[in-house]
Parts: sequence; C-alpha cells; structure tokens
Amino acid sequence: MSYSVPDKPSLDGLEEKWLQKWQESGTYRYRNGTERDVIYSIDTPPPTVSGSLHIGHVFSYTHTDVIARYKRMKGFSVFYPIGWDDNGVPTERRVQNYYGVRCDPSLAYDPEFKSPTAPGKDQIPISRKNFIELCITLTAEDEKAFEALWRHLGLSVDWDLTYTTVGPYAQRVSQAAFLKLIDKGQIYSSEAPTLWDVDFGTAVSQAELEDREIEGSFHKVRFYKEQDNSEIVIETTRPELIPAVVALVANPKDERYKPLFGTSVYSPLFGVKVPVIAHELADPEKGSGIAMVCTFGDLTDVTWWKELDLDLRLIVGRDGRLLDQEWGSKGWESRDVELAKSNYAHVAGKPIRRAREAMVALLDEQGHLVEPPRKITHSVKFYEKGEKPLEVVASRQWFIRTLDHKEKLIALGRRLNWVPPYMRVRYETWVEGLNTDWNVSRQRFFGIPIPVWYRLDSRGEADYADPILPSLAQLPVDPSQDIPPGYSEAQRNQPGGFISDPDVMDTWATSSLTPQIATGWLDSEAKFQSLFPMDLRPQGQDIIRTWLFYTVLRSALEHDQLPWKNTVISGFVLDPERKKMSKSKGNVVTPMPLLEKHGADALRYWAASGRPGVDTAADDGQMKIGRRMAIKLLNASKFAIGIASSTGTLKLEPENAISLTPLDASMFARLSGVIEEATAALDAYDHTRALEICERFFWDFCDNYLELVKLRAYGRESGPETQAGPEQTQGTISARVSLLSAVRIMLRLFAPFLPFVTEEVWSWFNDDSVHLSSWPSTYSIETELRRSASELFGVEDVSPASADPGLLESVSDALASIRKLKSEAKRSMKTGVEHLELRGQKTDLDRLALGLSDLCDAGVVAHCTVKELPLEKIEVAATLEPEPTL
RNA sequence: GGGCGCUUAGCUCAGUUGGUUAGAGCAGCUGGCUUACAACCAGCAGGUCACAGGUUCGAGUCCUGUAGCGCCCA
Repeated sequence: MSYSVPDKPSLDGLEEKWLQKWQESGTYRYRNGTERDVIYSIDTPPPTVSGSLHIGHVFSYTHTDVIARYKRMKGFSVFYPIGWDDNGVPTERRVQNYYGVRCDPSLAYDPEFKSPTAPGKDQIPISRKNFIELCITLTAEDEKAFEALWRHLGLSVDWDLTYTTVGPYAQRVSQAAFLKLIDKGQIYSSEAPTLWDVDFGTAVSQAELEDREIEGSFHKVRFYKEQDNSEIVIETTRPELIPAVVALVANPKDERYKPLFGTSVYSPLFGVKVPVIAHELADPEKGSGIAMVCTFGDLTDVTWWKELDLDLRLIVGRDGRLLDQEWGSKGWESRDVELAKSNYAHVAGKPIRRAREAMVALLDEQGHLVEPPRKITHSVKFYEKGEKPLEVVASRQWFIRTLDHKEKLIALGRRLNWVPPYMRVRYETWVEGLNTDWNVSRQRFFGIPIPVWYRLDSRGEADYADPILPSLAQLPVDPSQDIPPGYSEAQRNQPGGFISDPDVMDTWATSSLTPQIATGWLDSEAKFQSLFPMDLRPQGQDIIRTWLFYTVLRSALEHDQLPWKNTVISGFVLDPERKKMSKSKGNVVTPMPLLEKHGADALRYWAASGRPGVDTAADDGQMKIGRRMAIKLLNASKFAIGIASSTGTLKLEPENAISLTPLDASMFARLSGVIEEATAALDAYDHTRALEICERFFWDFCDNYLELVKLRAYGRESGPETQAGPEQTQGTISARVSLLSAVRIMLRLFAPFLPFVTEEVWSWFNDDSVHLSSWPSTYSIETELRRSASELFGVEDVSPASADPGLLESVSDALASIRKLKSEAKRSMKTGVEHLELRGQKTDLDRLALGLSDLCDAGVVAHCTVKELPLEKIEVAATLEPEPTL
C-alpha cells in the first residue's frame, strides 16, 4: 500500500470526483441477496417531482442515507431504490402553468400539437392525450433536477432501481391490486354523496381534507307551518340551498320543538313541503336550535339524509353552479309552482356565492328574512390544495373498505417500530377518527386509469353492479383506449355495448403500493419474498395519515401483514428564524445554493444533527460547523498518516511483537467505547447521538491525544542527547501504529455522515472504498492494529498493553492544567516549563506516571517531580521559563 | 373542544433506569502565527433547568396542576 497524502488537502472538487467514481464502480449497487436476514430494504419516499425542491428533502433523505450507509457497512445487502411521484393533481397544475394549457377531454388528439414555449394569456385547450404527453415530458425534466440534487448530496441509492408512480410497472401493480381487491370484496363502487372540489372538478378523500376558518353569515329565515302557516325560524349559513331542503331537524330533547315533530312545514320562496324530525345530532345551542337539512350542504346533511331516509333534491352541479330544475315535476312539488319557478330563475346556473347573494335578496324582498345576516367565522372543509369550500355532490365512485378494518389497523400500528415512539399516536388517532371508506376515484386526467368497463343494456343504461374486468395478464390497461374482452371498438358507448370507467385513481392508491412496486411484487416471487416486508419506511410527520396509513392498509388487505418493520418519522425544517417555511411567507430555503456554499458533507452534517421527529431550523451556523468538521478530518488525517508513514534516518526495528504504550492502549479503550455507543445509537435509528459521540471523540483525539503523542511519533532522531534507545523506538512504533489505526477507524465511523471527505482521506492510504469497508467493532480494533503494524513495520503481532480507559483522560487533564497556567500567564503554549510538580494521591500519581513522558513532551516540560498530597484530583504547579527579554 | 410534543447558558441543543459540582457547540471575553489545521489553538465567563405543588434520604429527570409556544385531530 502506498501512502499519498497531499500537502494542502482541500474539500474543493471532492464531490465531482467521488460522485463520478462511485457511479463508475457501482459502489452502491444492490447486490442480490437471497437470505432475507442479510438484506436491508428501504421504502424511500418518492418525492413529488412537480413540487419544489426544498431543504426539507435534504434533511430527511440524509437521515435515511446515513442509515443505509451504516447498514451497508454492517454487511447488509442494502436495497435502496428511489421513486418519482409524478402522479396526480400537482403535476397537472404544474403543466397547466408551465405551458399555459388546460385539458379538455372532449377534444381529439392532435399529433401535430406543439406546446408553447411560454404560457400565453389564455390557457390553450388540448386533448387528454396531448395533455398527458406534456405531463410526461415535464416530469422527466423535473426528475432530472431532483436526481441532480440527490446525487450532489451523496445519497447512496442504487439508481438502477429507480421507479415512477405513473410508469408501466406502477400501473400494472396499481391496477392488479385494484382487481385483487374487487376479488376480495374489499373495494366497491357506489353512487353516493361525495366531497367535491368544484375548481379541480374531482372527488377528494378524508385524508385530503383541511378545516379552515372562514367568514360566513348566519341568516335567520322563516319557514311556515302546514297547519296554520305560522312561522318557524331557522338559521343557516347556506341560504342558497333552500331549494334543496328536505327536512327540518331539532334535538329530541328540545322542548321548543317537541310539538312539531311529525308535522310539516313549507319552505320560503319555493313552497316545498318538508317534515320536522327529531335527531340527536341537532344542537339546541346552535342558532335557533332547529336546522335545515339540504341535499347536500355538508356531511351532517349526508348523515341525516341517510339515517332519516329523506328525499333527494340535488341542486349543486359538479361545476359548482346551481342546476336547472323542473318545478312541479316529481320530487320538485310545490304549493305554488309558478312562484317557485320564478324565484328559482334568479339563481339557476349561478355559482354558489352569486346564488347565495341572489337568494338573500329574494328572501329579503319577499319578507322571509327575519333580520339582516349576522357575520360569523366558522370552520369549513376544504380540499388541501383547493381554494373554495368543498361541496357535496352525488356521483359514482370506487371505495376501498377501511372502516371495517380499524381495529386491525390499530393492532398492526402497534407492531410497527416507530421512531420516535410517540408518532404512533398520530396514526392511531387518525385511524380512530376515520368516518368514511377511502374514495379512490378521481375525476382527473393524469393518473392511473381505473381498470374497468361497464356493460350497456339495450337502452344504453350501464350495469355498474357487474363491471367487466381485464385479466391480470392484460395489464396495464387504459379502458378509454383498450377494448374489453369480447367486445369491439365499434361497441364503445353504444347500447348493448360498453363504456369505460372515466376516472383515474387517487394518487395515494398508487403511492400506497411503493413497497410492492419497488420490490417487484408481480415480477418475481423470490425477489419479493427476499425484500418484503421491508425494513425501513422513512417519511415526514405530515403524511402519516396519508402515505403511511394507506400503505399499512394496502399491505394489510393484500398481504395480511405490515409493509415494513420500522418507520422513522422526520420533523419539519424551519427557516433560520424557526418559523415554519411556506411559499406565501417567501421564506422557503432552497438547497442547491447551500450545497454549493457549504458542500454536501456540511449540509449532511447539519441534517444529521436533527433528531427523528424533531423540527430543526435551517441553520447556517450548524452547516459551517459541518464544513469545519470535514476540514479538520482532512488536516488531522493528513498529519496522522503523514507521521505514521514517515521515513527518515531513524531506524525503527520492532521486536518480534509490537506492544502498545499504556497511553496508546488507553486511547483505543476509549475508542472501543465510542464504537459500542455509536453502534447502539445507529441500531436505534438515533443518528444524531452516534454523530455526537464520534465527534466528541474525534475532537478530543485531535486536541489531546495527537498533541501528546506527536513528538514520540516523530521519533527523536536528531539532537545529541536524544539518541533513541530501544524503549523510545518501541514508543515511536506504538504511536505510529496507533495513529494509522485510529484514523482508519474514525474514517469508517464518520463515513455514513460525511461520505465525501472520508472517502477522500481513505483513498490516501487504501485501495478500496471506505463505504464498502466494514463498520468498526471492538474486535476490529485489533484487526486494524495488526494491519497497520504489518503495513508499516512488517510485523503482525501486536499485543495491546492492559488498557486503562481513564489514563488518557487523566493525562489530558494534567495537560489542560499546564495549558491553563500558561494561558493565565499570557504565555504561548510552546513556552517551556522549567519545573513541573504534580501533586496528588499515590494511586493517581502512579497512573499518571504511565503517560508522564508524553505529558512532558506536549507540555514542553524540562523537569518533573511528584509530591504525594491527599488531594481529590491531581494538581500541578509549574515554573515557566522566563520571558525572553528583547 | 380532544390529543401529542416542547420550555435547560445570550442563541441552538444534549442530559440514559431519579444519585456528586447540570454539559456541548455557536456567539462573547482574554490570550497565542504552536512546522496538521488562524476556516486553527488555549483559557475564561455565562444557568432559580417555564411556574406552582407533590412523591422521595435525594428531582432537570417521576406525579398533579398552571402558563406560553408548536403540531395533529374535531
């Protein structure tokens, strides 16, 4: 082995150099293992590539990479893929904004279509197929940006395993899982009231909801009793829904309304007769205590409609406008049809807000409004990506059964190892609070199609109860393009023929299958069994209720077990002022400039200093410390390796065996403890503690151990009085062997955290990659010593002296005392000490004696004496050499 | 309204099952160009562990309550 240590080591250029070498030599390639217990498989979060790259990605992906690198060094075959989440609404929205287009499914495909280079003022309508092509083009671009970031950061993923959530394989998995759920009766379609975003034109699921406080108004509105036309006053925030009223409800215990239960009232403006009914969900404290039930204003209306078996009068369309109605026809009876018609004409076709204003004006004009509307703020459900309150519309949707499995899902959650453990609570409260099955239909364009067709009868009515399914071998299918078995294209949309399900799946319906997609579930049973259940799911706390929950659900339904053994939940990254980052505040920190400024190792150091689950600020200071750490590693290693491998006139002839000095042995005794603690911390996914432990040791190694041994390590080869004796020669040999071994071990300890600088230093005196070396153990210290002894001196027999872990510390303490004396005297550290007196108890002094010559070297002590005194700790007194007179 | 987490030095954070005098880094101050590193080194100073009770021989740590901050769910 040759040693090539640069004179002026630098971090510059390390990243380009090593990224290229790792890529060329396939350092991180997954090596197929067959035994499950020597494989470590990671279910990496596929980032939404249409989303912005931000510092939060660097943070949590670094945590995962530290674990991946650690496990690789521990000898596991690490399965570490990455995926791109290209699916769904974020991509559609980005394509719309980027190209200035919108999808109009009624248009025909235009193969000649060229997207504008910049968005124009008005969005250009294009066909679904053209739109999807743009989605694919743009996501491919976005993936490159993400990949560049990940590579720059030094993530040790195997890029050959990359998948996407809209690629052909993901489609196959997603559709196959869908069909299997139909087989098992765990998925069903139904025409049901559904939460609906009118802008996006799609249904949304419970997991995508967000409560927001918005301004609204309470309107006191008169209804009229059937018996005597006397008035009864209700309060509502949704007066535009009065045409859709189907009942009034009050609490059964409410004395005010008890006499009315079972009677009927007429609605104002439209004269629709509706029953007054008791139901415990009616809150006597709210408004006048009696509520108007409409189909549908909110989810409570849905509950009442179901439980009380009420009529259905739908008036809100999917575009968020009031639908036309035929007053007087069945279901739209009125005691004054003409009045209803003329009043409804004022609101029909209008969007919700405008309809509301018009309705309030009508109520006021015709004397149905008791008093002017009263402003309130109230909590309303929104789609998390939406801008308008959700409406409830009736539409056909596919649902995966979740409510039936709550108990099982909670039990599974308790078998998962959560880091930190309290994150499990979030999962449990979410599962406990579920109130609807999972709606997986989305009325969007870019996504994985729901793989079913429906037969049309002779009148053109679809048979939804018995859909036509493709075979598994046929997948992936696009029902809007592909033809069901036994039919021809000519039969599409024809009576007696078929129609395709028009919808795509919820993004999460695919993302919840990342373990199956990544591990090749449909490809190779052997491969799948060797990787699944996976070992680790790292992810953010914000998607416990979505990604984590859904993945557990799918695994439970498909495999009847957990999808992984461990989950590590990362906290948020806050801005440098410890405020939450958000686009609207403009305080989002982008990672690339930081990577360029501080370097990947520095950024990784910062990330690794954030514990799982703990919110961490994007702190410039911490990154600087990381950079300093990397530079220190360069310098200290250069020094240690340089001394160890130096050749001079000094003749170093080891005996048959090399024996370490007590001080050197003490250093290794401490290092051994560091290895044990760091290993235990990483096994518990506490990367921060592992880093702290190693860092503490390293800095102490530099400040004390290196200073103590450097003269001895050089060897006294010059000067008349310092003719090296055999003992001194052995001391020099011990120091050199120790320095080389310690550096090799420390580099391996830091390798998962600082992959670039450790690899660089490693390359100075090793032929292989530090990242494919083994993680140190107590046992490997001996191996390392033998290796160094063999390389440096051709001797393999190293007998460590009986190690006293406390010796290095007590010698270091004594050195600190000497430094303090010099510092207080305002003298340089190289100031000579004419006479040093060590005072303390005999046992302490005897111990110190084992490191005394090193202490005197480091402290520049000429003469040293000891004095036994009953002191708790060693104390020192020193006579410094006189200040030079100028 | 319910739940979870946090509150320790000017700042950012450690602090294992309760056990000497509560630690580190940054910032500050005083020194030092010491041939690995001035992007460095040495030394110093800095804390009523949010507050109030309780358990205990002993509480930053366990229990109860209060306040503030953050997040999740209604």
